[in-house]
Amino acid sequence: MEKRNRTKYTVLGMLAIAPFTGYEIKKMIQTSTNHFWSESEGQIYPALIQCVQECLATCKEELMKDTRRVKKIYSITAQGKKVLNTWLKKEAQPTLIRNEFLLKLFFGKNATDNDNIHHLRHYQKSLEKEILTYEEIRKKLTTAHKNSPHLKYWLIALDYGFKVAKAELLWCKESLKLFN
Amino acid sequence: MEKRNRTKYTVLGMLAIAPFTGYEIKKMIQTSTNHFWSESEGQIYPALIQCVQECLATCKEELMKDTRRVKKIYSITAQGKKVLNTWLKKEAQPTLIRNEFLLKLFFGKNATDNDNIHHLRHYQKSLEKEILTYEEIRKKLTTAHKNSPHLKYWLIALDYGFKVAKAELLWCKESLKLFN
DNA sequence: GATCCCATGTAATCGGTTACATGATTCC
DNA sequence: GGAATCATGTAACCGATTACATGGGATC
Repeated sequence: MEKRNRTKYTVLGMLAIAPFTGYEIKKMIQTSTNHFWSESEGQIYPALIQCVQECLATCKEELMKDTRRVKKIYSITAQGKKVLNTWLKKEAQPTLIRNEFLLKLFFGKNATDNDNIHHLRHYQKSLEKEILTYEEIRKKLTTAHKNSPHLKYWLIALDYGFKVAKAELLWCKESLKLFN
Repeated sequence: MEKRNRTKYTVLGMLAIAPFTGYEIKKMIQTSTNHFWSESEGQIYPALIQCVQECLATCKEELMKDTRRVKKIYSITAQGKKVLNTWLKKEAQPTLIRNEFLLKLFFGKNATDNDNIHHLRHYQKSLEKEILTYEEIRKKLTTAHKNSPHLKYWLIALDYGFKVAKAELLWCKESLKLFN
């Protein structure tokens, strides 16, 4: 069985955009891919070290003049780009979702409908927030990265989240009607 | 930090419908909750044993007359129902998704558009299959469990998958247009 | 003075998948 | 004879989260 250390590719993909520190990569993931892909610090920093060991990235320590602190800025190598590209070509693994909220609804007969309604309303609220976030991110991206060749792909991925959340929201509202 | 051994609750939820063997629970998960919740044998069997140890379920070995083989049929206890109900009342943990396909699209600038189109088409096909599966399951459920008090909740959860897949499909088609 | 943000990491733990093992039955 | 399904489990491994540790700077 083939291993799938996806964190490595996530990190390489980010470094293919521009050189970054581990902290910056973490922030980027949180604000741009979080709705379909997340990583924690406990994975990102080791993955960066691993990339350097495998010559997929280089690390340059830089002294910040203003703060007198050292940042580790990672850059992708030609070898790293090759590895990333090879991975990108391969068929994606099927998505495994674990939606605890839906599981609880599925077992809803064992709860009270008050509980079920409460869960639905809560989910609905989080969806409404999510949709607003997508709209904000879209605005920010289209202005801040107007000429970036990556923008097209980022917007497609963003739109996925947006459209799915909209569909979920509609489903939520219709499901709530069934409890009246 | 609170632990979340969700397999235990999944198993209890299934046993709250009717007594089952581990194998049957596995099958049920595969055919009914798989689009939002999956479990593997390696989790189900230990979880069943754990439930018996914690007095949340009982196990009855039954000899099948025809096959002369022993089945372990598990039933939920009153205590088990209580534990399940308590869990059902609690707020659900937010869903963490890891969609490798979207991650690859997000990094699409580093691949060729041929690769991106190929991934999109592949995803589209799997969505179309998925949608057909939902329609089949709906038919089976509504006839086989016509009078079950669980049916309402099952259909709500099923409809979630159906509506989300439909939205994903639309997004797929629109995204493909961007590559022409 | 406290809190938040920048910044980098490690260690413990656990959740979950995969692979392996076994064996009987049924269907082709 | 071989493949698929029923049926139950174990062990190894690893992927991932969480918590912990550290410390400077900025902001309120």
